[in-house]
Amino acid sequence: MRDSVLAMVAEAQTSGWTDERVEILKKLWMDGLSASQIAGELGQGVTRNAVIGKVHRLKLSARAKPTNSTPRSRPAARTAPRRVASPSSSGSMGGGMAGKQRTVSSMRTQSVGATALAADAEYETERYVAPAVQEIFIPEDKRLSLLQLNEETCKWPIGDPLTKDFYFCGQHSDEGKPYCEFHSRRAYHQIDKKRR
DNA sequence: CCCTGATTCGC
DNA sequence: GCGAATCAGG
Repeated sequence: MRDSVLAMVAEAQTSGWTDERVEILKKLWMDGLSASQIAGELGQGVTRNAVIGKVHRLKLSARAKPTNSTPRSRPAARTAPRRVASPSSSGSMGGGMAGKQRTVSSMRTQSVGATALAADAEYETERYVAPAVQEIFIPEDKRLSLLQLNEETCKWPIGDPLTKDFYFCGQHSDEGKPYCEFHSRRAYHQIDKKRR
C-alpha cells in the first residue's frame, strides 16, 4: 500500500496541469503570447499543442474579442481518419504523403529565445513600406515581361508596374511554385512585424 | 519554407 | 483530461 502512495506522489507532476501552471498559462495567453512561446516558458515537457489543447479545454480562445462576433469558419464535422490504432499491415504507404517527423527541439529553440515581447499597448498605423525587394539583381537578359511568364518562371514582380522598369524575376521556379527559391521565402515567412 | 491557432480523436 | 496529428490560414 505504501508503494502505491509513493507512486502517486512521484508521478503527480508528470504531465498534470497544476493550478499554478494553469494560472501561468492563462496569464500568458491573455497577455498575447503565442502558444509556442507559452510552451517554451512552461517547460521542456510542454509542447505548443499541449498549450493550445489546454487553452481550448479551459474555454479560453478568445483573447482579443471586444465586441466582435466572428463565428469562425466551421468546417463542420469532418470525419477523416487521421490515425489508426491498428496498423493491420498495410503495405502501401500511399505515395502522396511525405513522411516527415518534426523535431520538437526546433520549435523549442526559437521559442525560448523570444520571450517577453507582448508589449503592444500602442497602435501604430501601418504604413506601406517601400518594397525593398531588389536585393537581387536580375540581368536584363533574364528579365521577363508578363507575357513571357510560364509555369517555370518566377513571377515575382520587380519595379513599378507603371514604369517600363517593371519586369518579373523570371528565374527558374520549382514545379508548382510561383516564385523562385529566393523570392519564395520573401512571399511569406516572418515579415518583420516589429519596428520602431 | 516558416509560422499561427483550431480541431479531432486515440489514449 | 490530455496532447499528437492534422488541418487551415498568413
